Amino acid sequence: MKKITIGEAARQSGVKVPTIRYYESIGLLAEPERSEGNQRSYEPSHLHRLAFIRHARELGFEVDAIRTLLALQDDPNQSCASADAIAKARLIEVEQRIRSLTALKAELEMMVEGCGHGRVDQCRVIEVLADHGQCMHPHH
Amino acid sequence: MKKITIGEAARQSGVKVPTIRYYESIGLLAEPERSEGNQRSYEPSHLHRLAFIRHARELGFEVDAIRTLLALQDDPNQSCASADAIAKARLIEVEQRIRSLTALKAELEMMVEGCGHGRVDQCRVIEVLADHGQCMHPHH
DNA sequence: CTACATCCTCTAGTGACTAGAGGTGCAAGA
DNA sequence: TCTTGCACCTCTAGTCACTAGAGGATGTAG
Repeated sequence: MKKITIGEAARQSGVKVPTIRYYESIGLLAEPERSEGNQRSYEPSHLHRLAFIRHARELGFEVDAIRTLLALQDDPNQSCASADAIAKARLIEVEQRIRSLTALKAELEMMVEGCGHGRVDQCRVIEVLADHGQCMHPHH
Repeated sequence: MKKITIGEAARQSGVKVPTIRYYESIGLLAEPERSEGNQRSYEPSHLHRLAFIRHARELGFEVDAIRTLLALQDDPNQSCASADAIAKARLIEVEQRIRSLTALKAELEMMVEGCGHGRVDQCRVIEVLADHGQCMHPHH
């Protein structure tokens, strides 16, 4: 058995030590066995779990969604419709967010370009903020 | 004088009532006068401020940045270099975020497309999550 | 044996709100 | 005048996904 400490698990998974403990506390990661001195002792299965969680978090899935995805992973006979739905929902969110950020980008660019680098009373940044009517993009 | 209640201010500014009180509590919005019955009584200047804050928040500026921008607005003689810098920093953030989300979008699309809508053990969504090596995009 | 890193638990803080409890003010209709 | 009912008040606590720090125990290298 190649049991490892929480620090080593953190190093190998890229998830920080307090975050690993946090995942355990919210029931996302199973409680590992403990050493004689009460220190957590992780097995490879925990590392796989951590990698899964980390990747899902990087993709922006919420903890609740990850909980569902993990449950699905544990039951390979199940239909993957739920996993599909979760991923699709996340995709729609991401697309929405990109659209909205692209509109923001355009508005910010206009503000920054319009700034004459002079005094505040001619500054387009402040002006546009103060008067939303000057914003061309109906992003909000 | 056209003083208005907090509810009316909320309606006109699009900022929710508790949020207005929150902005006051953190010193972003000046404390308004009170009626005899201790109710907040807002003037047009407060509404302009709220509109400014709301627009800035929609553009993703943090409260601290907004504090700075508001201070600049109050002092029109000042150089607008700070406002310019804040907007530019935000623009860079937004561009970064768009790039990162675009990479995520590609990965999510591959996951969703690859899903055969069958059982979990053939599901690409779960598979890709479990094995980051299958992810083509070096977004993280 | 002694440093010293790493581990433990627990509490509290982050940002920007949001929700709820428990109470007061105010305007309109009966 | 009373009452209905909404809007307002303050205060505390909850949200999400962590992060920071206190105060102490354990494990390991020299």
